[in-house]
Amino acid sequence: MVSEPNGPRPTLEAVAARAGVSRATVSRVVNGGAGVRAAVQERVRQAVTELGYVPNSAARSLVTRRTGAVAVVIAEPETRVFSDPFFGRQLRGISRELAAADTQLLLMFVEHRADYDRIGRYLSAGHVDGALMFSLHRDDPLPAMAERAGLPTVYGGRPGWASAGRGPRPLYVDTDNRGGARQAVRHLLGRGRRRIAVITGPLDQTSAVDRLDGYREALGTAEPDPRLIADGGFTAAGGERAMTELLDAAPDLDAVFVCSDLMANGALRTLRARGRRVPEEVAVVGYDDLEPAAWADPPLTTVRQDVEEMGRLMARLLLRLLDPGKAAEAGAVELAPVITEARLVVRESG
Amino acid sequence: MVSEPNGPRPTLEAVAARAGVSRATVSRVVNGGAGVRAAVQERVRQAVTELGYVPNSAARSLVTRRTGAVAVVIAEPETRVFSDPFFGRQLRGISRELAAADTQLLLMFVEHRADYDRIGRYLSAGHVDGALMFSLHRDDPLPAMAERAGLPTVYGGRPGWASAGRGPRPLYVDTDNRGGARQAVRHLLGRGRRRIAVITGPLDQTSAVDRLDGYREALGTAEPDPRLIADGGFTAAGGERAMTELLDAAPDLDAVFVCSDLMANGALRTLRARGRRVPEEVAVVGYDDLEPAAWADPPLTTVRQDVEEMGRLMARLLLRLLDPGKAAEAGAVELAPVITEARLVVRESG
DNA sequence: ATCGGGACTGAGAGCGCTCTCATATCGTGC
DNA sequence: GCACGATATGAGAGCGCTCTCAGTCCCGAT
Repeated sequence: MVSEPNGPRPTLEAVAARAGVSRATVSRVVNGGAGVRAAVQERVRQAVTELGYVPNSAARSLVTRRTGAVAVVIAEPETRVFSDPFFGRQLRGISRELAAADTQLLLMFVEHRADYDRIGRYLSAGHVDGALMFSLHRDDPLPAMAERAGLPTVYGGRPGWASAGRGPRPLYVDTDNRGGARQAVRHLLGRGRRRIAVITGPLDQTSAVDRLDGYREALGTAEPDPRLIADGGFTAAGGERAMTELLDAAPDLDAVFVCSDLMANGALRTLRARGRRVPEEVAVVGYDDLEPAAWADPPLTTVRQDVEEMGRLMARLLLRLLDPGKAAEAGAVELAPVITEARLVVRESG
Repeated sequence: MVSEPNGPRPTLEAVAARAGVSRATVSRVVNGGAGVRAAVQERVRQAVTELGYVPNSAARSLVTRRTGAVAVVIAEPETRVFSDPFFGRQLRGISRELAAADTQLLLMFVEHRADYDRIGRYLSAGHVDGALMFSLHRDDPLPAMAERAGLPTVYGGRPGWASAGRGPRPLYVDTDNRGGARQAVRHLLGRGRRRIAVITGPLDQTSAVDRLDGYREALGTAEPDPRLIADGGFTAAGGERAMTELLDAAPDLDAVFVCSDLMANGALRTLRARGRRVPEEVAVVGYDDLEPAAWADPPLTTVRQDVEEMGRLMARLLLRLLDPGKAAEAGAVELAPVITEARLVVRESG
């Protein structure tokens, strides 16, 4: 069942024999055909299709030292990866861009401490040409591993050390989290809300911290009322819980800026359970503008970020890093961190 | 930036030299050490760690003809893949099982017709040892491609031709869709509902057809009132639309069996918009018991299937197919399709 | 006719590993 | 003390490809 139905796969040698040329020439044609007479190219191509020749990637990468594959590492607790469409969307963007460049996508989830070992080893083993890593938490050992292995890496979301000045300057794609949060809170202020709470993500991630900073900036105070701040951990259940805490600690709140749509859904559920009308009594603004925003009841005012495009940009950045030769090509990205725009989308919740 | 920081990676040769043995012996030790004296093994292992030796997978798979990687092919429109946690969950199960077997997971999405070519070529090129394919629609060309290439493949969801008698007998993992649907509808009947509608998935997928069949069986009629049947396409928006159609065509319905939780959420939204109280006026039962069931308002009565376990089983089946040697091992699955159990979970919606 | 040089093409040396087969080494039983 | 099988180890031949380097060929210039 595992055996080939048509005998062994044809090799370069076979194609060469059939086309009446040398292996080297076939190789040249297969790889673009530079410097081979058109007539000969034609003959070789003919032989290739007749024989159904497909290059053996193992042999090829043995000599080229390139695998044509990159790893996508997701080091996020299950709860978030699969309930929040965020990752899926980003993955889709990455997948599209990589497919266009004929590059394979190796997906790896990090769950346990033991996985770090396995994945670290894998990344160092030269199985992949580069890596894409997602929303790492503080002190994640993966970046150091990649660094040590000399593996070209692009991060999704600004890594914690990027601004700290220490360590190498990483390449990453992020949205303007701070700006987005500012827009959200200013909007609430503009609607006359005065007791605006915030449900944050886990504060060991820069995106969560940045959004909280944006909230602070919009309020114009570095030290907002701590009763108005709760951590929702970027999950729906967390949002629900955080909203409960907030209502208990600050019953007079008249708005809440929730740092992800998923958490906002949780918050809405709590508000409904507590009988607070949205937006009349409590205005709610989310963040992401993915499916959960559309499902929300009432439809969620939220901050849109083009998640798929972010994935695309990550992939493009990495591909560029892997093949500096393409630098001059049209549409080539610059080798620098990318910050994409965030834009408030006003709907009915706030 | 792409270069190794520590010079070239050490090879078997280097380890052999350091340990004072031959390449062959090192190879043996690295691959388990069968037939090598303990003392020598120790010496080799020592050299391996000292040098930080990692086998070159390209070289290895050049001779073994195995890549240690399998492809996971998802041929589903974006709308479903990323809004429904179903795939993510299954992927997680697959990923876990593969990681345990040190096998890599190559993720590929099929979106356009052109992708079929690319992926077909890829699968035939021997880059992967096997493939896992998801919920194919009728007439999908991928299975034939895999078959032609002699690529071991396991399907998620019973393929359409599996029961048709033609074609090879495929290996797949599916739940008891028909049984699950029967339980759901019987439950509604038991609660005194008499005008039970159904919102189906796309009927070119066996899972959708099977659930519809279960509905028919429970009702005890092969030809239910067509006004009570609508296709929701397995998406939230589709569920919303289908519910609208149903209410228009059969305003007297008193229950609806919705073939996925995601669609059920859509249906609930429509019901709320139309002012129908759930479950008092219309009872709603979903299918899947994933996140959307928990988010639903009111909490959804639904049919639970262990999606992650299904993913795990798929992976296990494929691994087994790839390595018949392991047949006798403990916990080894039998090489046959697996049907997992579906069980009704009663909550508040119906 | 001869030559320099550009354009093509082929020979051959590996890439790093596995695996077969031959060789070496070591007890045993007689 | 010797033959013998069993057990360990090494030598070497590839796996299929790329890439360098050395031709070969053909052209116009001399």
